[in-house]
Amino acid sequence: MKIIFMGTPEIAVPCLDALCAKGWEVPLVVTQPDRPKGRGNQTQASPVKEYALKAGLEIYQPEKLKNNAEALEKFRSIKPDFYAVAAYGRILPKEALDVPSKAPVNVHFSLLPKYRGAAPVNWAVVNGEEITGVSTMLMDTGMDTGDILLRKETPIEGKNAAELAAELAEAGAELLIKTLENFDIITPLKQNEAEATLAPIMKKEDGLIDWSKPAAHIERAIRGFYPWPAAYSRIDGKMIKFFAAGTEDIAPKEKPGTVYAAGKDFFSVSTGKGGLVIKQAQLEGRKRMDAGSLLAGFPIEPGTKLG
RNA sequence: CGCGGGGUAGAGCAGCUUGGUAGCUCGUCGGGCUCAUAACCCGGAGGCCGUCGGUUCAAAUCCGGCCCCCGCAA
Repeated sequence: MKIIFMGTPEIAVPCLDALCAKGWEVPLVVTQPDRPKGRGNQTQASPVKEYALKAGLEIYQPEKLKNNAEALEKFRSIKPDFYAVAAYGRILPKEALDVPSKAPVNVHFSLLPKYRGAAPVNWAVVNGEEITGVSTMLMDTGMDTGDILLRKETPIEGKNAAELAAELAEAGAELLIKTLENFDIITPLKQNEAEATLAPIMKKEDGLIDWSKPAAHIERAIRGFYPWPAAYSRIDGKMIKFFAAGTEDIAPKEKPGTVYAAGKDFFSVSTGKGGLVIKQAQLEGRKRMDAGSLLAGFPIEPGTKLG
């Protein structure tokens, strides 16, 4: 079996790893070009590229695939049975999709047709879904619109996006293998357009907390936007990000966004409905820490306003 | 060379401008109070002040190199 793999972020790595572990031939790994990132604008290789380098796989990082004759020729010359695509971050043009002799297969980290798009894991948590999962599908030229092959559910419970992503990455890898192994006997299922929803790429400002929202909603944002962009607010003119919190079913008198209680190892903020008990946070310029540690060096008095 | 903040006791911070005695909250250990306690009171232990070098009689503090952490921007 000959497979061209396409993927970029961390969540895609277990899929590639599973293909290799299976002993299938992966003559080419396609991933997004190294981009300047982070402090100092150093260019950084994608996690998939890092893995491919270690595994000694051939790497290809085209800027674009549309109208890219070189890329098309490269794919055709390999004569792959499948593409295995996981969070590659690019739509493939029709002529590229036609290359594999069997099919271009995509692993998507939601239960399609829900949460099509770039950030399915995050939005599933933010929106308070109880169950999400992974799907494999035949790729078409739309964004996650192809016919579904297999799906597997995963409960969200209290997990944050990073924990859930790690689980789904493994589940996705398993499902990918199962899909390719049983490809000939799986019946593709059209997606129900009426049930389709979008999970658009997150922006920094998505994490800005609106304290007039219910505490439960904010708590989900803290988990769903973990670790980026993170649910954040301002305190005393400084950026503060929240990474873990609980909710309290009370009705504080204070206006939403006001600290109404501060103990030795927690502080609580009033919201539009109920209270938010902060357990882990990070103040601008400082490390992420539990609320107790934060309070030791940055006392927060009841009455302090956030936002 | 994108902009900026920071590395001081187990944790989190102050002190640095104006060099000269190591400070605060929490934790920890011992004692006390209490029916009792995560509460309160008293006492103690615990620091090569990130690292290397320079200036100085004297450096956590001033100067330079390096390592690491974080916010913004991308």
